[in-house]
Amino acid sequence: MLMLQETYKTIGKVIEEKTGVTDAQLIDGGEHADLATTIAFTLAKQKKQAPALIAKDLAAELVKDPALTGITVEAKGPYINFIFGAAYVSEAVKAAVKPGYGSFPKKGIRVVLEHTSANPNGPLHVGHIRNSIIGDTLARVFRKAGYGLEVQYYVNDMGRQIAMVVWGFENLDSTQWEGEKEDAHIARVYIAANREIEKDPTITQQVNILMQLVEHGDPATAKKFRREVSRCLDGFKVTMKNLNVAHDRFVWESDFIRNGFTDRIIAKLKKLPQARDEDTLALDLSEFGFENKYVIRRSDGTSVYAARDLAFHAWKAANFDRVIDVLGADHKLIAAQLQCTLKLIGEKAPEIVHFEFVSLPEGSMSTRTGKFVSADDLITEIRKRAFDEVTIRRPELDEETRKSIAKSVGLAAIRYDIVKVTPEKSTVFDWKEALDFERQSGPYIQYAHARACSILEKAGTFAECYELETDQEIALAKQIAKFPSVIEKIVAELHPHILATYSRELADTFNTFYHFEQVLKSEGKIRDRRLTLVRAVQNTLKEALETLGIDAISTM
RNA sequence: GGGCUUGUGGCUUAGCUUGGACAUAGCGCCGGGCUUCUAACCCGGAUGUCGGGGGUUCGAAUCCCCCCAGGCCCGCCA
Repeated sequence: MLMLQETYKTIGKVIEEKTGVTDAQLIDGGEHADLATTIAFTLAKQKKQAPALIAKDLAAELVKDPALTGITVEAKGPYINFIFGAAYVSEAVKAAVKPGYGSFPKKGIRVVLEHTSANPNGPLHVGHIRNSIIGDTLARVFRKAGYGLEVQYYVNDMGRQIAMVVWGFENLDSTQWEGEKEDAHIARVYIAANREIEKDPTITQQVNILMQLVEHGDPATAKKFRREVSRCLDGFKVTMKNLNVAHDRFVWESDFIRNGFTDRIIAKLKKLPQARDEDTLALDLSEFGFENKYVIRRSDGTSVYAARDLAFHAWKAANFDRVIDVLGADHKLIAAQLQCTLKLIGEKAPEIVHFEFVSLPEGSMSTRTGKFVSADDLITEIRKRAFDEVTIRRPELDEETRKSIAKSVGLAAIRYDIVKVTPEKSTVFDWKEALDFERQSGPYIQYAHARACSILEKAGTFAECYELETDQEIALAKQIAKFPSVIEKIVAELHPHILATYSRELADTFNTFYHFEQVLKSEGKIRDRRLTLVRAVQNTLKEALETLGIDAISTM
């Protein structure tokens, strides 16, 4: 299954045996080799010999080692290169043609992953869906890696924003327009309420009263809050379904007041030496480098967001082996305070994936002022653009088929475009780039997959053959072999963009192979082994695309 | 003011955690390739002080220090 890692370990072990150095200093050999070691530089100092000479001698030793049979070992200057042989390549192809390639056995580890969790005061915009897509891709990777996973959406249903929405519904003209989506309707009322409050700041008092009523569990007010939040979430669910993003459970913030978890955690926090129980209850975390007090309970006795969040995370920590949150970079400070506090009370702290902001060319997005590009608008536009493109390329297909392809292509373009960038980079949303289906795009990878499908369909039955010969064949097989280690790396580093890069490189390698090697027109064993390789790459691309949440369509 | 983070060809971007062989790719630009398995493709070319300056090292885009620029955060909001 994990040949790459096994080979890596074997080489490392043999080098240690021969040199006594524990770190074999293995690096990616790039175009020179599959792996290489730079250990000669280190040994040069000890032995007071030239690195190249040491490399030559050590390589001569390594060649003789039976553990490295089938691996070509050669010194090139100070480097020792390792090139994997036929056995490695054929094993890789054999593994990759099997359904579910890249999946790991069930680990029995329970993980809870929270993502999106946007405030329900307006539609998801292109910033929110960066969270959704990073989160959903991670979820798919974790499932593939064999973890038991529950994906949660934390519903902030007690916030000031929601109180503003409820106030707007009670005091402003708020009839839903014909055909208006629920979340867009909520946003319209929210934006209007904000305008009113700017004109008349005394409205703040009325909003405060609503918030207090909810905190104290007033049934009528709670019902109003719940109704609007639910409607907004219904809108979110439509958007997320269009993005192929799913949650297993929606967890409501207010439940942590009702079930007493928040009171319980406050009682626990009170006993900490860092607690300052004056008119407010706050923690002094200055010994951990946090300057400001971490307020848990207001002077009027009500809880703040932080308290509910602590209760929520303590609950997750108690029920899962690993807790992961996907959060915007604006949450970095409060998330660090949360982690610190959970450790103080002996609970496991969440691992957090922070992603930087998405802004518009004219500045940052804001639901409050209505300055945002909604995910729904993006989806509509991209499907239109994809439909036009499909119609140009495949005019012979009926409209239903073209629509279906356009839907998949649009989804691929959006998801890939967002996931391909490392989370720690802030980005500017650009319509032109979002609507581009060329290289370094989701559709490009889908196209490579469809191409492989087309060849396989025309080929009919063939006998699988795993002995590859040409440089192009071997390069492709070696790229295919890396897939499982990519899954493992993402689980370790929580960086889903690695999968985007890998998938694109695999598609590149396949396209190059495609243009230099005939498949269907070759004959006999050559045809069999190339078809086997095409099946392997098709299956790997399919698994990679599906892990990216993109449809692996067979024609486009 | 303090903290976090980013800065790689005209634009976008990988590599940085674990330092090594000519820095990854795309867009755009120049030149080629469809009677041949899907041209949403492929091949070749030009374009780089890896923000700037110091340091560590045989070796730095990668590690350390300082500086500059952008983003984010610093509430009895969520």
